[in-house]
Amino acid sequence: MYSRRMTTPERLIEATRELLWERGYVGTSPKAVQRLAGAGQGSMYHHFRGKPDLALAAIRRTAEEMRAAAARVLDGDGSAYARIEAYLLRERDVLRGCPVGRLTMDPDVVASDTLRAPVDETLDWLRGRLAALVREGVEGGEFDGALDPGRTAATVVATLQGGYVLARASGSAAAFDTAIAGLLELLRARRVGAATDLSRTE
Amino acid sequence: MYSRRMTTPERLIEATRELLWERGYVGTSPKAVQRLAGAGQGSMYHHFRGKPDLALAAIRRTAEEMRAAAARVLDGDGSAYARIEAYLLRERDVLRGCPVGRLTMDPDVVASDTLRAPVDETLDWLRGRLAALVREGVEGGEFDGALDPGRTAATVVATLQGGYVLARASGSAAAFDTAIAGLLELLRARRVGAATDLSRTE
DNA sequence: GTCTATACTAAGATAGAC
DNA sequence: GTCTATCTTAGTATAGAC
Repeated sequence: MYSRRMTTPERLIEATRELLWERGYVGTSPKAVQRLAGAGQGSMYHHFRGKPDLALAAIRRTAEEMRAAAARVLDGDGSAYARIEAYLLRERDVLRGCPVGRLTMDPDVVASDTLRAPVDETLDWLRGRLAALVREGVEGGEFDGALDPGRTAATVVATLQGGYVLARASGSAAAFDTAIAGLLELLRARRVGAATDLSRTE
Repeated sequence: MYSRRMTTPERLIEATRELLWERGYVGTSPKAVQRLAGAGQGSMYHHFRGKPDLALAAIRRTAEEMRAAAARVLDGDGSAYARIEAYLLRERDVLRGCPVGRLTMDPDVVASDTLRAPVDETLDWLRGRLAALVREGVEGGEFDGALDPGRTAATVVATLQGGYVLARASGSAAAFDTAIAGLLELLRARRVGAATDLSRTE
């Protein structure tokens, strides 16, 4: 239960964020949200029109936080490769999955353009940001000129999202780490002057 | 509604498979299954102990079919790269997602070792099969010797699974195709004698 | 703003007739 | 094997008092 020092709408949004991450949209009931938020039925319907409205507020906030967290790493110091690596290797609660990506498996989210929009925008933003970084690396002579920024960025985001799938299937973060390590090896081989025989170096 | 020429348990399993794919475990109710299968309440509980029991039968069958379909391509003709490419580019109903992978986003499936087992085994099998193929390519001199089979295989499966996430987020199969294309470019660059400047060649 | 009452449908299952 | 009846709890609200 969330601190009473948050306003009721705040607590409702935070509770919804947590439940959406854990159980998805379909698996999250208004009743469960109210319980976790410590708010009554009437209170929830006073501040939000209903489940979709509340979920939209929660999804928007989660999406925004994810973008901010990614930007902190991707806009950091170091070479293009180093920043991509830092992003992929940063601390994650792997077994919980991605709070944004998981929503794409929710039929009701995908069926609603409104609920899907923040999800789409966030993954698209990430893809764009990574593509710009790869392009920077190519133009700066760090990556080989044949590396396609847009396609490479899509592959990076997909591997990340799929890594969560593998981890959750096996019940262990190891599969995620392995997939990411494999991707990084493939990327390192595209650095100019890369000795492929050294690509085993972790 | 399924043909009456199938037995009732058959129709129940097929209906469950379809609904699990579409709406996940949490979003699939016994009532909806019965409606789609054209079977009564009592009928369903006569043949299956309940929702988890029926879901297990459905998941097992879906997992088996997925393995068989993958094996048909991966055990085919051609070089290691060619077979991996054929598998990644084969016809898919991208926007529906992977009927096995999507289950990892289902809290009740992940919470049950029994329901999770077929999912885990299938993705693990796929990873192993791809790893063997990469190893074959390395040992046959097709791929560069520094390419790690296990890690590469994990990356391939993850990119595939994540490709579905991107496609469903954007409502279009294009993002999936782009991610796969990016992965194939990265893989092609590891073929022995690969001219990276030609790696743009699709 | 928050609470309680009320409503109606669905989820998930058991019992027993046929 | 299948059907109908019944049960209990949850889902998703609306109405109106406080």
